[in-house]
Amino acid sequence: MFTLAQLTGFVAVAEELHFTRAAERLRMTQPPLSRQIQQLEQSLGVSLLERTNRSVRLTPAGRAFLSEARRLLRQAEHATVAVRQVATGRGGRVAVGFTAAAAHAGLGDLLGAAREAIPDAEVVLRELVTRDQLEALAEGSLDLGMVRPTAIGPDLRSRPASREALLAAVPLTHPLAGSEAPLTPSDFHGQEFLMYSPVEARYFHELLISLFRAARVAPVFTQYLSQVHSILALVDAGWGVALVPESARRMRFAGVRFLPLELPEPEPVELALVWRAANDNPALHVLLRQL
Amino acid sequence: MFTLAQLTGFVAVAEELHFTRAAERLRMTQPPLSRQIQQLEQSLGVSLLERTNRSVRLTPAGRAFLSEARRLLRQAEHATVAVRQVATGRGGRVAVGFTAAAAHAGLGDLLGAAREAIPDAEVVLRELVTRDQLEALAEGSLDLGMVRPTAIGPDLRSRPASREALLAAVPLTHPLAGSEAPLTPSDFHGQEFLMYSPVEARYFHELLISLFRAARVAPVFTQYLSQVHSILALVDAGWGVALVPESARRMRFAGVRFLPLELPEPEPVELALVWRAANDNPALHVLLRQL
DNA sequence: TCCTGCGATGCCGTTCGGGTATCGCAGCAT
DNA sequence: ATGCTGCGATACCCGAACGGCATCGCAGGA
Repeated sequence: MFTLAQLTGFVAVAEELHFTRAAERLRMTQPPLSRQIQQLEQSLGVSLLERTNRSVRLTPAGRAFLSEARRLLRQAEHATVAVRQVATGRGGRVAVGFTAAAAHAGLGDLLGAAREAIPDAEVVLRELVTRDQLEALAEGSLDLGMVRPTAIGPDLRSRPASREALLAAVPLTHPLAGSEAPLTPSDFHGQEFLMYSPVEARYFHELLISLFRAARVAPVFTQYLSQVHSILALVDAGWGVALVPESARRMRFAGVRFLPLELPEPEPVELALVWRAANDNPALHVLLRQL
Repeated sequence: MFTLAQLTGFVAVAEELHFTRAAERLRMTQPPLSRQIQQLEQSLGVSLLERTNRSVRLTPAGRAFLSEARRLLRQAEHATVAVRQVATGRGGRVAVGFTAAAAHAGLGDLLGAAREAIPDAEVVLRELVTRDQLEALAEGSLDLGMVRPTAIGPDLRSRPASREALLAAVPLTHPLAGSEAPLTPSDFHGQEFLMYSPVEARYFHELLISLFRAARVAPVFTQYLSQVHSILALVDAGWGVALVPESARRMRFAGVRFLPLELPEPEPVELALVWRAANDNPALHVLLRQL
């Protein structure tokens, strides 16, 4: 097999059509360059240059090989640049997981930060529930997760990503819909309430439970649902009232009115970033530093 | 700059994730392989492998570089194969010129032969008049020309490519059109005859002139045209009779009858291959040997 | 605590790559 | 014809590099 040094030698000679000048360009003397070319030709089993001692010309094979050689050198160049980008985190790939809810809240910011911090890197997105994200993080198939705060293993690290407020979602036909002042938890006492599933939406379930308990309020839970949009669909259909994260406002339902809610903690809905402590992906750390 | 040998070393280690086994695969011992990788990493300024003395793992940069390295090696492989094909004439490129007339007669055979003899080569076709072909051949931008026999310079070589008969083309309404027996030149004496241009179709012009002179026959030349298809169009319109190469039979004109012609030389229309004697394109010579 | 497996390191002989000097050849001037 | 000149090839030399052997150092398992 030939070497890349032989290729650069060949390209130089092919461009200069003059061994001595080509050698100067390569900052070496002519004899070793001659031998480089001879060795290249020998390793290919093909004559690339036709030299009389007055002139140097490319053979057809040489012409064909010239473009191959240039391509190889360009690619070698590219490989070193690319690998340095990956090593410094400017390039490479970051696999980001997000929950369906995060798609509305923090994901946009995250992607914006990624474009800023690691513009040459590839960001691979995967929608996964929190549990699957934690699993994927542990096994290394995910670099960064966006999840609701939850207990995490010792080899994972996390950081708050964003907070947002809760809004009341009430049917337009509902008496509360006309309210001018912000609602309070006690407004929901005895109301038919669309609740989050304690299994699939544990975070919201527990958040609302503790919220109502603190306010000594007891709505009537008529349904248990896991997705915000299904809850809103039911509100729209007049099945009850609900509390949803502020980002749900973007979903437009004709029969739903969003009302502010007064709480001791104005932004109780948290979203966290999680990653594996031992993750050595440089792009991940550059991204985390940006966030 | 790294070397290709370092790349093969890296790929082997990355695949085995085990220096000693990788070294065996490369038929060398482990220490030089370790050093190869170290040098590669140093020349990239990037750590590619994370080794404890119990295990070897790829860093993210290493993972990125692995595919680059594989691609480079594959391409180097491809370059050697390709250049050998060019050198043996199986690959490469042959620029073939042809006259409009040759497109009907010999070009099909030529392309068939090329597919047979140099299947991996690229055949570039250019339609040019004979004079331009000779010029392009001399300056090296054409490898092979298909032209009517003509005087050629000393640095060109030629060889007959094909011969074909002349046919009489007469309007269906013409008295000769009913003839059962083959025509002879004397049938054209005094006839209104569509002649080839002495400038743009010199070959045919001179061929017919000498043919009529030998038969002591004098048609009446009503028009001078350069292209066979224009001549046939005029025959179709009843403007006169003509002599055309047999390959023109493929052009269908409703009002034209083709009749065989009896001549001392049954196939007087020649087509020649021309190339530059000094042309060193191997594919050209493989092709010429096939023809 | 010892053993073992494995990558790194030290050292050595050979090879190889680059340098200098020189050759050989063709075109050119005289 | 003859010598000059320019240029690629060749001969030879030296230092760096490469591969091999022996050995070290370290971590995990017995």
